[in-house]
Amino acid sequence: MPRPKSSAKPSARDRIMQAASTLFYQEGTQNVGIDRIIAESGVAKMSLYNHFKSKDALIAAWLQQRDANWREWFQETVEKQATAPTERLLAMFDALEEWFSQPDFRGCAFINSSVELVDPEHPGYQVAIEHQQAIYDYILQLVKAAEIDDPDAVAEQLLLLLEGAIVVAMMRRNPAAAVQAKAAAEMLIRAA
Amino acid sequence: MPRPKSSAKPSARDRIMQAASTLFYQEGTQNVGIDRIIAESGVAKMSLYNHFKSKDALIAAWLQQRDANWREWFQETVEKQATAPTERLLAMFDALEEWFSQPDFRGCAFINSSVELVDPEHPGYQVAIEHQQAIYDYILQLVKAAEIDDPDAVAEQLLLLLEGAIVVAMMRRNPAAAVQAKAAAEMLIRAA
DNA sequence: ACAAATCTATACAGACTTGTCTATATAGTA
DNA sequence: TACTATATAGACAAGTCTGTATAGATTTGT
Repeated sequence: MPRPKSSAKPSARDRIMQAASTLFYQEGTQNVGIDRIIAESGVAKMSLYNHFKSKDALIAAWLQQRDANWREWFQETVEKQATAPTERLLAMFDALEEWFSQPDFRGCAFINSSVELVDPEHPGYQVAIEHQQAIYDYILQLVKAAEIDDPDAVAEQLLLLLEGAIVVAMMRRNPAAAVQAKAAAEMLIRAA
Repeated sequence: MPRPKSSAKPSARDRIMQAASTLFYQEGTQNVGIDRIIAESGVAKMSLYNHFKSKDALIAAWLQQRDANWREWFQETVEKQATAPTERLLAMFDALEEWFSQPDFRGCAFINSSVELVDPEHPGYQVAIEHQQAIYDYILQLVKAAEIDDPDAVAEQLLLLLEGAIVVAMMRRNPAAAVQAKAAAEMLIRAA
């Protein structure tokens, strides 16, 4: 009789991803070595290299998973708070504030990775670019639904406020940037 | 008869700072080793450790110098382009675009360093925070001179646009973000 | 010209890095 | 029960990193 999956020990791959996720986000991909990850996940080194062909591949896999998780969380948080497109655009910044307030918040993993992984050819770098593009696409979709003039320009401007708020909140370790970003967004949306 | 200073070989310290400056900015402090810096500057390793007590101290010295240089360049560029405070606020984003267009642009050294130097106690981290604060102070000064209502809020919002533009321009390797940041800033200033 | 400070070159310690290799153990399946 | 896939433990290679030690050369100020 097999143990039910709910109480089963997570697979080695899952434990690796779990450990890599917190360590990479918290301390940066370049400041965390393979040894830290296998120690934290309680996995043998060969298990890691059986599941991921290199550290760079693990970084890319982590970013891919985080991209999916983060965007799902973001969109759900926005969409459960408001239904009208204009309200949803503003709700984005409430979601940001909620994110910034988490004690382990350390900025955007994709901005951070694009800083650390200097090489644009790094597979993780590509994921970071696509992540930003996906956020832009989501904003653009909401802006169009709100029937705002010059949607591309407004979507870009809202993206700048969003990214700026992330950076400022990270450096100051203070979530208040989201409030001013929201105020600015409100102005821009009303004016348009 | 001493050689005129203009043709004199720069001091070891200057050559170290010069090499560290380009390497740290271009590839990140954590991706550049001491050996690269001494090779590039043509200096002996002991000379480096005579002038700087550690790599971390060199990083801090680099950031301090860059902070001074960058802010001087930024303010001069803004102030030679316009005299009225409102115009100067907008000229900030023209300066940004000029900066983003440089072929070796790789984002803000202070954002990048605050990502790489995880530890807030790192001397370089403090410099990064103070740099951002100094930019905020400069914006605030212009906003107040322009007699805009609620100057703290508006200055903060402009800071968010500025930082957001830097991040987006860096990741996309495209200076166009400055144009939209300027358009958004114009809206915010007019509305206030 | 002499003495003090600075710079160079190189070797080295000790720790850390990623990735490989080997050998053993533990599952699930036919 | 036997086979197969996966996991474990740990040693190891080959290279990197920062920082120190040593000894000789070169500038510099007086």
